[in-house]
Amino acid sequence: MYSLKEYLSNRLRSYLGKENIFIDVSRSPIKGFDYSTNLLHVVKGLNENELVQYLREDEIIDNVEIINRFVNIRLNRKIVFRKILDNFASDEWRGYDLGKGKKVLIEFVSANPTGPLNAVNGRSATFGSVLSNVLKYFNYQVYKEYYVNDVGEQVEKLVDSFIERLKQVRGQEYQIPEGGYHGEYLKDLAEKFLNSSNYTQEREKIKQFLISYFVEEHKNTLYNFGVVFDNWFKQSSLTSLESTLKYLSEKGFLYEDDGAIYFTSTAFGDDKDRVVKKTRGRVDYTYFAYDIEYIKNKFERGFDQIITILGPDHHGYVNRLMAATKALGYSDHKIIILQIVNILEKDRALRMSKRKGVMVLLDELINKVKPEFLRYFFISRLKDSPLDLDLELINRMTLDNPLYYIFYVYARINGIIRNYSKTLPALASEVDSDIDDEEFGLFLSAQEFRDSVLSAINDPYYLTLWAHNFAKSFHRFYNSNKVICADELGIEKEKLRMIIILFSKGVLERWAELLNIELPEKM
RNA sequence: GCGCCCGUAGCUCAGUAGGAUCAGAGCAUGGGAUUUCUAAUCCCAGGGUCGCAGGUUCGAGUCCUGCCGGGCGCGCCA
Repeated sequence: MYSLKEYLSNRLRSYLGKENIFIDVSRSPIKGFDYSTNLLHVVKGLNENELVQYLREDEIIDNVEIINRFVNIRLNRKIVFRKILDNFASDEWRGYDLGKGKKVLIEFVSANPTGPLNAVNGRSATFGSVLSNVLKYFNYQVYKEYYVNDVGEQVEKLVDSFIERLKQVRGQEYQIPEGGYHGEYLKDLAEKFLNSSNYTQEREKIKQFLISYFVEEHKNTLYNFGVVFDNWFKQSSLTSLESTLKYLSEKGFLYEDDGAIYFTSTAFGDDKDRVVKKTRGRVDYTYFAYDIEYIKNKFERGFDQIITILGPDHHGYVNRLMAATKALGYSDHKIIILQIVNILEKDRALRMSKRKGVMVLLDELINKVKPEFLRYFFISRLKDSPLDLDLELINRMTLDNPLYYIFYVYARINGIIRNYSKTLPALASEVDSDIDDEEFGLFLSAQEFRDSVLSAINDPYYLTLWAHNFAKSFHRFYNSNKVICADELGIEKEKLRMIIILFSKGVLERWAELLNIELPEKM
């Protein structure tokens, strides 16, 4: 049994004899019932009595009643309790095999090595790493990759700008080129470079220095942020670009116009054909040409599915990437667009631009706020919603943070355990006590963690939503019920509550693992 | 002009394939709760014609069309 919702919708699916129909099962608003489904609204012409009879035959179901054409289900608390806990205790919760070992390459962040990472990169880093953990939970083999754009016009402009900065620190006339990188960080770096043993005037060597410098910096920043990649893939290591283009040409997907070579992405739903080979500039091929090759490279490395996470400024890129994927004969490419992160300073939006040097660095934020708070914050919005990052609020975040609400649950649980003088009961042990509404409510809420992991495949946001709801259930329960209550309510009641507490602890720990967050035993 | 995203309470946002307490949460404001496992908590109260107008449906915050407002993109840059 994966979760109660999943179990019930599977039962209904098999009743209908349809595998792929979506059946909504959610908490019932009717007192005395736990879950309900809108099945009768969705599927016409069902025999109600037969359906009710069918459900009642299930041992985990105690009662079924149709109210307002909603099928309300009351669970058998003891049996459900037993099943879920046995499942959890035997670690079968690891065994929901959606992925079946499928190999997935997930690419995210992939910021250009032309400057430090900024606050906005944090959203993508968090989203990608948590999604990776979620996919691993479902037995996908996940490989996290960071694409380093070390080829192209932008890198050349970086070198141009840096060379001007070198002139500046040597006291010569200088002029940052138009469209170049104006950030002060290049001046600081130029000074360091000038005084180092690596110093050279050779353009190619300067370029290599800059790229490796920024790649290292990105790695360090992300490491401090709590995000680690399996591989850093350099664009310059894509060597069979020409043969890939030849392949596309043979398929009839390329044509020449005005000296440039175009890819027929409109044949695959894009609104424009895209240039792959240029007639001007210092680089022969466009970034997009390398992208085509990169997609091919990913699949040729044996991945069954690739996932690409892009920022909002790349949404126009989705069609052409999918076009390339199809033209190459592949299809399992999921492209996820995250919405913008607005940096607010005194109610004013800061416009970030790496080239102009206006930035809020991820490093600066990490210095002010613990990385796990930041990461929680970055996925506490749906991916399609813009995220406002208020710099004044961020200073308060240490004291006034939703994560504390969840931490406090864990601290309270551990407090109970410390105060519990008996041997802790095993989750699988028999309990001879009725389970009342509040106890069962907390239990259900904890158990719904698994539904949130399932939803997190679409958006890790649902993990933070669950945690908040669960924490609320917990604090409410804690406030009106004592767990250590043998003297007042008897030893069996205490044991029951203790088991729910231990289950909650275990579930919370799994949650924290997915988010790479460390829970405090004391606060 | 075209494309994508957004428009829900004073503020920040949920509402994940249309459903019955879906009109919600947090923050902020006001009032209550600790001889009790940590009050970083809990409970109660005010406050919104879900941007506007049509449409589909037994039923629309949710789907469709148009309009208004905001963001982002539209390069032989990435």
